[in-house]
Amino acid sequence: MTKPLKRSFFERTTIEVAPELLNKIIIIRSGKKEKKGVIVEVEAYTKDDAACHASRGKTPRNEVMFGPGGYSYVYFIYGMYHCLNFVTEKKDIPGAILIRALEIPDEDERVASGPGKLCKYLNITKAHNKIDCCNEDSSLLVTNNNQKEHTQIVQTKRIGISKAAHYPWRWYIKDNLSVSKK
DNA sequence: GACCGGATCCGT
DNA sequence: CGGATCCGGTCT
Repeated sequence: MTKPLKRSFFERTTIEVAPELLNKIIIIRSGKKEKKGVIVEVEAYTKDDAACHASRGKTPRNEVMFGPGGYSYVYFIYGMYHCLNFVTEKKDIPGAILIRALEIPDEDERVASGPGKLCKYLNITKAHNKIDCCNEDSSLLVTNNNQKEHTQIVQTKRIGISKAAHYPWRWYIKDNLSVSKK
């Protein structure tokens, strides 16, 4: 029995939630199979942020970002990759946290070392968009990590964007080998 | 209906 | 640094 993070965890400011997602555990279920990964790198995207998909208003793609916190936001990019986010803030305030890298137990440390790579490894597609990750019966959850890891967090600029590139809204676990870029 | 750039990744 | 590869957003 796994207890997912509560909606109240996600329904705070995106900048507050993002670093707290580090070291949390993502669980994805497909049939009887279950995969887990430790979040080691994240980026925040907020309203009034030109790099955020929601910055120009609600569209069919980004609609979930305008809903309650704790939902998944999955989109397709560059013709071949998916990216996984968790929605933050209360209803009608858009915001999301891009999961950029996971450490997978018993796997090569580079197997999920990037936003596209981790979705490929976990078989995340648009079918995983708009899942309520605060429901313990959902196929996609985030839980607390009981092994309180002794880790240092680094905060720096976001990667791979042209607009609003100066915001220091990327966080990762220092010296972790699964982080997307050295 | 057409155009274009993108929250990536890998090999050179 | 370029190519793969396709979709969503915007404009016509």
